[in-house]
Amino acid sequence: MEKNYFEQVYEAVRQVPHGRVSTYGIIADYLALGSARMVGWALNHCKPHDQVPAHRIVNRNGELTGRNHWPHPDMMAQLLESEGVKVKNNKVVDLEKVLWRPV
DNA sequence: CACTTGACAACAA
DNA sequence: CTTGTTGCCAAGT
Repeated sequence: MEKNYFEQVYEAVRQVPHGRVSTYGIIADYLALGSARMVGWALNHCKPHDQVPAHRIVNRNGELTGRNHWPHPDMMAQLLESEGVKVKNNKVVDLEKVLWRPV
């Protein structure tokens, strides 16, 4: 069963452990299917039904670029902090400490 | 089929 | 900080 690109991205994103974050480039590299744009594009289509921790996906600099697309812009940062990921000025603090990569 | 858009990455200036 | 370029590839128009 070949899944849509969204679902492939979702699977990769779901592998990000709690309290960690990942980047579009990492997800794209993990999938080895497309590019970082595809990840953002897929996450843009993500719905609550998909149960995808999109708040754990930040750009390469650790900035919460996607928060503008959330129901409430502060929700993304709030969720991250709730998981132990500190966010400051729309960026992840200690990014390298929480940055997760596929094994 | 052609063109545009997009939650990007990476680099240059 | 901004602006520009190139690469990437699916979906929408």
